[in-house]
Amino acid sequence: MTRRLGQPLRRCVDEIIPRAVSLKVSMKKTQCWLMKSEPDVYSLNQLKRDQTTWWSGVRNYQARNYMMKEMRIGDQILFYHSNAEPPGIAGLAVVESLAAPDKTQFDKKSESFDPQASKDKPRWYCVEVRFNSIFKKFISLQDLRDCPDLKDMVVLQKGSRLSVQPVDLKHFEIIKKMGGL
DNA sequence: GCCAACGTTGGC
DNA sequence: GCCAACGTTGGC
Repeated sequence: MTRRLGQPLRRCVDEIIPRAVSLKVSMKKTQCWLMKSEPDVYSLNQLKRDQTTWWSGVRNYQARNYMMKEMRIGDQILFYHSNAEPPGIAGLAVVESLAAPDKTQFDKKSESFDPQASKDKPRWYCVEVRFNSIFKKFISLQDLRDCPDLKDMVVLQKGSRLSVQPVDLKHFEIIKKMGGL
């Protein structure tokens, strides 16, 4: 079999190399994240009903970049209830799909509409997440603070308000245990 | 509802 | 590129 040179080869290389890179990333040890949602807006129970949802509405570049550039399918997620009484981690979810343009940025009726974004040049991306489980015991922010092993978590740092943030695997395992899983 | 800590915007 | 003003987040 002969392979024609030129475009097809280039296309072949362009397709295979990123895939290989992405595969390499996905074969690294599991990545973990904490994602905040206000339960009045979208709770873990709602995700349990929906099973999957696109994490739309994030309008912060650092949070977007984690979703867009680092999250891989199968990454674990701590589902955090913010602006709640009490605030804390309600359970687990998993990354279902790699980031895609956040549709709400194009929707004039959405609160997350962004007049500076266009379909040619989307500004905001989000991943799709899948429900995994609800903790047997809700882990409040105070519970997290009370655990010295968790003191380095981003969510516990002063002034931290990043709504999508990385979590160390060891912290993830501790919290999973605390939650009764 | 308060407000500290951030992030973004825009004039210069 | 600085930085003041403004808007937002989110615990309390």
